Amino acid sequence: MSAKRTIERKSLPEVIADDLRERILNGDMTEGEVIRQEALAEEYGVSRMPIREALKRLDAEGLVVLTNNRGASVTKHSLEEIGEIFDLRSLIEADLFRRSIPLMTSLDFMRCADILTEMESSLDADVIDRWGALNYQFHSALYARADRKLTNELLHRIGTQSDRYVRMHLSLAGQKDNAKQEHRELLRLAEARDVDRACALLQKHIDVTKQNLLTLIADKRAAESK
Amino acid sequence: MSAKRTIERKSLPEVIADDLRERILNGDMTEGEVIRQEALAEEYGVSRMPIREALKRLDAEGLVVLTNNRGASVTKHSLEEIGEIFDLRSLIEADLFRRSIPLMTSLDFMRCADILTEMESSLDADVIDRWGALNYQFHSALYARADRKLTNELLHRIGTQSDRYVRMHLSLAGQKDNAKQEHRELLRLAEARDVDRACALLQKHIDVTKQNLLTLIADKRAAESK
DNA sequence: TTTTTGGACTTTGGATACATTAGCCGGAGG
DNA sequence: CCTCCGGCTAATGTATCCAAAGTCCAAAAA
Repeated sequence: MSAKRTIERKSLPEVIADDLRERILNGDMTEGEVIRQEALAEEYGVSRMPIREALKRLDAEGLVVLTNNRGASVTKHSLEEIGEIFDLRSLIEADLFRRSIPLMTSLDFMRCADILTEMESSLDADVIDRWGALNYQFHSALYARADRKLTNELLHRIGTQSDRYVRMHLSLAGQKDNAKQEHRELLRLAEARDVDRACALLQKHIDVTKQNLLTLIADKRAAESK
Repeated sequence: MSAKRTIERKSLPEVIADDLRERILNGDMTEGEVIRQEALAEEYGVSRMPIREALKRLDAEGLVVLTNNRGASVTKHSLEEIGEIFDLRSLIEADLFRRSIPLMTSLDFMRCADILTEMESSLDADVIDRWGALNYQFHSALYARADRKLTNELLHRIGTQSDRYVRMHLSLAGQKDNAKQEHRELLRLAEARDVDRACALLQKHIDVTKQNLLTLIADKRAAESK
C-alpha cells in the first residue's frame, strides 16, 4: 500500500453535517427554515442522535441556529450581518496576504496561475460549483505561505458563511470578467512584492463583491416580502 | 417582578459546558489532559449524554479537541499558535476600536472610566478573577459603539482562548501597573478621537502581552519537559 | 530475549425508550 | 366578545442499553 487509503474515516454525524452544509450552501434549505430532527433522521435512515450532533456542528459553524427547546432553524442574517461577514473576510484575508506575499516562491506563483487558468475555463463553461471550489483554492494558495493554521481555519469558517450568499447570486452577478482580471492583477502585484497595492486591491475586490451582493439581496428580500 | 429573573434558563449541557470551560480556563484541567466522559458523568451526577454535548460545544470553541473514537482531550497550543491567537485579537480589536471611537459618546467614556476605576481597586486587592471579568468588560465597552454583532462574537471566542494563557500568568506577570497606565491612556486617546494613535497603542498593548506571555510559557514548558 | 498476535477490557458511538417542555387549541368566566 | 386558564400534542432533551472500535497486556513463537 503506497498511498494512505483512508477508507471512510468520517463519523456518521460528520457525513451528515457535510451533506446538510452542502444543502444549505446550495440554497436547498432556505433561510429561516425550521429543521425537524425526526424528519431528517428518517430521511437519512438513522436515529435522531447523529442528527443532533450534526446540527450542533452546523450551529457552531453558524449555519443553523439552535434554540433551547425549540429546535434548529437555518440562520438568516440581516443585511448588516452579511456586510459584516464580508468586512471580516476583508480584514483577515488582507492580513494573511500581507504576511504571505514576502514569503511566496516562484513555485507558489505558478501554482496560483494554474488555478486561475482552470478557473477561467470552468467559468466559460458556466460550471459554478467547480468555479467556487477553485476560487477557494486560489485564495488559499495566496495565503499558504503565511503559515497561519488558526487564522486559516477561522477564515474557512467565515468563507463558508459568505459562500452561502455568493453562490446565491453567482450566476446573476455578471461580474465574472471583472473578477477574472482582478485575480490576474492580484497575482501580478504579489509577484512584484507590492504588498500595499496587492492588499488594497484584495480589499477592494472583496468590498465590491459585498456591495453587489448587498444590493442584490436587498432587492430579493424586498421582492419576497411583497 | 421588575427584573428579569431568568431562573435556570440554561440546559444541562450548557451549564456543564460553562463549568468545564471555567475549569479549563482556570488551569484546573491541564493542557493535553484526556477527558473521560464516564468520569465526568459521575462527577456531575448525570448520564454521559449531556457530557457528550458539552464536550462537543467546547470542541467547537476550540478548548478541547475531540478525536474520532478516542475521546476528548484539552487542547494544547504550540507557541506559534498562541502567538497567532494574540495576533488575531490585535487585528480584530483594532478594527473594532477604529470603527467605534468616532461613535462613542461622553456617556460611553464615563462608563469606561468607571470600569477602570473598579479594575484598579480590584487589582490592588489582588482579586484576579474579578479583574479578568472587568478587563473584558472594559474592552467590550470600548468596542460597543462599533455595533458589530458577529465580530464581537468572534472576538469573544478568541478572547476565551487567550484568557487561558493570560490567566495562567496573570499573577506572575508584574505588568499590572503598566496595564493600568495603558488603559487610562487608551481611554484618553479615544476621547481625543485620535483613532490612529489609539489603535496603535491598543495593538502595542496586546503585542507586549503576547511577547511577555510567550517568554513565560516557553520557559514553563522547557522546565516541564525537564 | 524480543516481537508479534490474539483476546479481554475499556471507552466511545448509536438506537430505543421515557421524561420534559413549549406551543396550541378549546372552553369557561368576566 | 374578549381574555385567560388548563389540558393536549408534538417536538426536544435525557437516560439506559447495546454495538463497535481502540488499547493494553500477556502469551507464544522466532
